Amino acid sequence: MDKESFFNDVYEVAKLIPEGRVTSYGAIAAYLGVKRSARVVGWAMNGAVSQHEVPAHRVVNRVGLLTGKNHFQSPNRMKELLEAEGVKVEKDQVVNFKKHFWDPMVELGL
DNA sequence: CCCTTGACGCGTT
DNA sequence: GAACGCGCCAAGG
Repeated sequence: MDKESFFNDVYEVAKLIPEGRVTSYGAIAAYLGVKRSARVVGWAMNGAVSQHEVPAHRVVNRVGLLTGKNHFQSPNRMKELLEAEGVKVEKDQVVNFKKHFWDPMVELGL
């Protein structure tokens, strides 16, 4: 993998997130081997918004809070997209986050 | 080249 | 158990 693949890898993992499921920045970072760089994952997702192939709305922080909703086209866009996939969102927070949580480490089998 | 900011996470208080 | 602070990494000014 090239060094530039970091952002690309983040996109790849995000693309693998099934509908109705959500994951955290830290989980993706950990899967990529840079678990302490969760912030960088968030930065990568910033560019992912342009990549409409990447469901950035399925990526939230470790508590299930839609911290990045402010970076979308519309702050309400993220919530709508999630609810459209069956993910309940209340007060900018994913309901039953643990239940909808999709861990790449487990799901992808590391 | 140095300083500040930011879609995070974890340890301590 | 909630609130606060520190640490990590990259980008922008």
